[in-house]
Amino acid sequence: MSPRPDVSEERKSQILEAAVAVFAQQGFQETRMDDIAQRAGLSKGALYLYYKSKDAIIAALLQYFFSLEKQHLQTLLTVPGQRTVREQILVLTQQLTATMKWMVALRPLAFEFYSIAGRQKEVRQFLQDYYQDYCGELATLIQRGIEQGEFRDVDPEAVATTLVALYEGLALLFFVDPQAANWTQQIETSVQFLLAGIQMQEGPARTPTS
Amino acid sequence: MSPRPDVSEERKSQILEAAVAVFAQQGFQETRMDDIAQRAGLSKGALYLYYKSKDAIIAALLQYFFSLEKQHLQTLLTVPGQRTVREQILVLTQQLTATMKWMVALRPLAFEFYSIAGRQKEVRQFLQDYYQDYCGELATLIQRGIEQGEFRDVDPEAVATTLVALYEGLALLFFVDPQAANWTQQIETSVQFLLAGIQMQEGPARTPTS
Amino acid sequence: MSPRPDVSEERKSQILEAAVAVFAQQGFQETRMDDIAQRAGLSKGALYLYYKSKDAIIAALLQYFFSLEKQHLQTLLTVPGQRTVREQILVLTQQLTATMKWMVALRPLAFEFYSIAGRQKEVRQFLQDYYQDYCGELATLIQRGIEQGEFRDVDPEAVATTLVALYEGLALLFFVDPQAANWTQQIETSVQFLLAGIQMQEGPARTPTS
Amino acid sequence: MSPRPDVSEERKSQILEAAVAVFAQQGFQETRMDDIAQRAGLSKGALYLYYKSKDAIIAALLQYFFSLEKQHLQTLLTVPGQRTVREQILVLTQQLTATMKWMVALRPLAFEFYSIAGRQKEVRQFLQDYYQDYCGELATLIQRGIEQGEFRDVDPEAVATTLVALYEGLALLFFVDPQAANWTQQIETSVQFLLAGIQMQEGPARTPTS
DNA sequence: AATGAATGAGTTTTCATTCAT
DNA sequence: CATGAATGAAAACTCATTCAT
Repeated sequence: MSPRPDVSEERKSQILEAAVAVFAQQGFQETRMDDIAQRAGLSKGALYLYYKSKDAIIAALLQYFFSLEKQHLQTLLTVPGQRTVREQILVLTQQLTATMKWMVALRPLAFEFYSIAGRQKEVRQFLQDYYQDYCGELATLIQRGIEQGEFRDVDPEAVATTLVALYEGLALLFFVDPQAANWTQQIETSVQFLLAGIQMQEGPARTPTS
Repeated sequence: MSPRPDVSEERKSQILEAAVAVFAQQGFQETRMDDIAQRAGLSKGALYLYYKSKDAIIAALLQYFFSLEKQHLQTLLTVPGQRTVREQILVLTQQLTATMKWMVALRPLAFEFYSIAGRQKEVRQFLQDYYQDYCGELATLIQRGIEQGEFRDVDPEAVATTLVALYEGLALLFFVDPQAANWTQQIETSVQFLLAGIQMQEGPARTPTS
Repeated sequence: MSPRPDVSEERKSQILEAAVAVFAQQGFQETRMDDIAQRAGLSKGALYLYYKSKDAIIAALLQYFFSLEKQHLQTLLTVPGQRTVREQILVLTQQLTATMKWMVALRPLAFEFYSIAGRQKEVRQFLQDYYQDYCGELATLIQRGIEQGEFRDVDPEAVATTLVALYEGLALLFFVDPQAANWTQQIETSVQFLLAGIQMQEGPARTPTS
Repeated sequence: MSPRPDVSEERKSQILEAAVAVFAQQGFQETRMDDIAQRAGLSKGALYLYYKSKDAIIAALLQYFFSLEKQHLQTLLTVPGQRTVREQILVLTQQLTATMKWMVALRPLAFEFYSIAGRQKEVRQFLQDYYQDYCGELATLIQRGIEQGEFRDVDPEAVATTLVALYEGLALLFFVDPQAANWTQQIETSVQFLLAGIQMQEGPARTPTS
């Protein structure tokens, strides 16, 4: 009995990676099953051996896509540090900025998912979970900042939500007009405005950039 | 007696309004020309009398949609007021929050536009102009706040961009999970964090530019 | 009572002339009622006041077209002449050659008629009558040639048919490849071959042009 | 075991044959893709696997149609024979007459091609090549006749063109009015007139144009 | 008589999905 | 497992014809 490793998972990845590529380029609607098959180096029939339908591929992609992001985020967040929370957030921001630029080609995909979310409960649920996680992680961080006396006694959840919104909003603006500003600078400045808004007032004043 | 007034503009509006309705409900992809026609109370053929194709309707809708928003913003901003800029921004925020909830059904449409923007230069250009305008208007307001001594000597453009990003990001999160929070509260809180981050310190007075 | 001359006939001609123009250029199939209306300087509705349908226009055109040709032919044939029949035929040939070149743009129209004739009895009947007339006229001429001792004792009908076939076939070849030959020369030569084939052998030799 | 032989060529023929059948019956315009598909025993989709469009089918048909005729002609001409050229031409004529009657249902197709030729350069080019070939083959035959002393010293090309024109013209007249005459007889007679016009005189030689 | 806005049946074409091999 | 030929439902778009004005 040759071990014959399950080729199934490999094929699925193969298909998803091809799908990401063509979907990002042409959109869900304009992408043909043929396109995916060709890109994956498989026959059209083979696609159906691993995914029930085009929609199933899109659904799987949703998971793949956001689990990638989630994974990425966790990597970023676990950056340990004896640093202050403020510094951690600024480092996180820089990393996200880099990621954002890196993944700009995949943004249209994200928008298509959001768009679909408006009509498909499951997709919406998925995104809800994703953002809940995202905010939760950040809230924990913020909470630590409060406990360490860096931040005022604010609602950590509210701050986390604000931060996530800021990230997403900036990513949107960046996507729409990559040339409009020095985005690396802009994003850092935006986050510093927010940090300045929640930092502890008393004691020695700290200007955002000093 | 009957100069037979030009019905062309009327029909175009009629069609666009029908299109908004069905697109918002079913998405671009799932909407049939017949659906729009029926909703508009016209025949399919009549649609083609006024718009060359389905894409042309989408394109026209883009303009209609965002010009509404732009108009809306200007109305909000021109509401004069002896109030402080801070107060104006909070009022604006409240109004936008109301609008956001009101237009939640149209969000998927917006995402489809963003998605298309990734592939069509003209659409992207349109959005670029829109956001540039949007930020410009807000920057003027911020500038006034700085001049009036309400805000620190910050870059008005950077703040405006931050504010717009915040709005868009919050709108996204709200759209994804309308139940997740008390959004009216959350949005106001988020904006207040930002305002707190740019307001003149209550310590030693600093004149903005002198 | 103003005499108000019947504008009806004028309109019909106006329409037919417009139809000839656009049909010849684009073919029946590719021609829109709008095209005809525009060319005629009338509204689309007006077309239907004078012709019941597009097919009715085509039918009327058939008559117009071939009656023009028939009229033309008769003009040519009545060229009186104390000349020999042989000379008359050569003159006729020259005139037809000129006409052929002149009407080359209308040939596609003729082919469409032939094509339709394969499926519509009425059209076929019309063409049958046309060619019967055509051959009949020529047969009379040939008959005279026989009586005058120019031609052998051939069947005038058979010769006439041959001559008409020759004309039509040459017109076809000319249409297909106007550059292929010196058609003026070719057509005359072809007719002379035929004339040589039927001329009186016996008796006092007559050289064609002496 | 099953090398799965390429069915592509087979399908293409299958489709073309079906197309000939329905086109001949209903014309290009009146024929639906469904009609062809049904006749071919295939689905409508299958048609598009092998031909890009209806026009592509028509174009392919053009080639098929005329290449058949060309092949046919060559078969006829290569029938050797110790016979005289005159006899060969008469035999050819008889065979063409048979073919003409046989293919009467396809004539409307030919006219549609001619009609299209007026508007499409490629189609016109195709017909030009076809007739050039056709005339060329015949010219060779005529030339042999001259060399063998059967015919006067005429221009073989001019005679060939005349003969082809005669064939085409007679085919047209036959198509228009199959009942008008005893066409078998008529065609032979017509060709004999022509042959009489070019054959070596049994008396003092006379050139047509001297 | 004239207009041109409106109609909607009809046609080509596309493409996700199936299944015999 | 894999293929790719075949399917056929579905949708955009066209345009001859009508009719209220």
